[in-house]
Amino acid sequence: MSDLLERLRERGWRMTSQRRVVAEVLDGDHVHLTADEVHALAARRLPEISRATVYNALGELVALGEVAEVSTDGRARRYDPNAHHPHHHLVCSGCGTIRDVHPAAEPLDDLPAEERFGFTVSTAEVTYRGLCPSCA
Amino acid sequence: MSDLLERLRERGWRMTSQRRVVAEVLDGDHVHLTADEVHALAARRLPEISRATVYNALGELVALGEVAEVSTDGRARRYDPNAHHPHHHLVCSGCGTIRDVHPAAEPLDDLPAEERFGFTVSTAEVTYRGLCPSCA
DNA sequence: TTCTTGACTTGGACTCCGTCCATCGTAGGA
DNA sequence: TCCTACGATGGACGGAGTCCAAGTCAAGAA
Repeated sequence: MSDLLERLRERGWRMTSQRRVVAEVLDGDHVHLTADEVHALAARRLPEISRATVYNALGELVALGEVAEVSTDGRARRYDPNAHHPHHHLVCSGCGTIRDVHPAAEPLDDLPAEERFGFTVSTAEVTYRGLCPSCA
Repeated sequence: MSDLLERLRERGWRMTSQRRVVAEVLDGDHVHLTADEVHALAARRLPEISRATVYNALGELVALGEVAEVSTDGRARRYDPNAHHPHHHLVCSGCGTIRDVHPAAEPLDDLPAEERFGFTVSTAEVTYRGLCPSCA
């Protein structure tokens, strides 16, 4: 899945060292990082990178559809590089851990027309909440 | 539905003028208010009420299960007095309007055991996103 | 009714998350 | 190689929420 950089370049995303590092951090196996965590990891390779730049890059990756924004708790938003594989989230109410899950059904199908109030409904995100084994 | 106050009293919730006003604001037909909006409405009847008190009261109502916390956008949390009627939310990506919806299926049933990672899963919230008629 | 006390309220300081902006730097085309 | 428009910087700023010490009061006891 390390062709993220390639895809971005093909799409005309001007490649700077800062943007490259941010994309590489997200493209690793880390999951659901906050902007601050991305900044910390990016700064290990590029110590002068600024917070504003990280926020800019993240916002653009979200706009490009390469990264999904997740806000499960009203605190810091988290960034999910798994945007090309539709999935939902299971959140531990104790420690905040997030896991990706793949339910059997597509919830969009369960919203009858008379419940749509004329909206053009395009996505449905499900957040499952509970306690993880260590918090239970 | 105006027996919220009664229920709270029965459950031993110490009733102060501030708490009463907060509960009354939520018990009205207003929906999905932010803490600041609750504070503004409460202040119309009790001008001296402080923000900290509103936050405290909201937090307790949530803990008591009388009000649900909703965070659909990573901005301000919203408070939903309709906690006794299970439902989900339809959010307009344009203007942020929120509507309550009642899908046909229960998403919790769609999460197979092997996707639960040992979690004790207790709730599932669905957020449908799209454009409302005026924003489309 | 009055007293008492522990729980509640207050407001200001503080933290955290995110945005804005003027200035500087540089990627990539000519 | 040179130009220039686009990106990066960092510090100021704003909104949302929390914390705390001091003052106030609801409600049970007498």
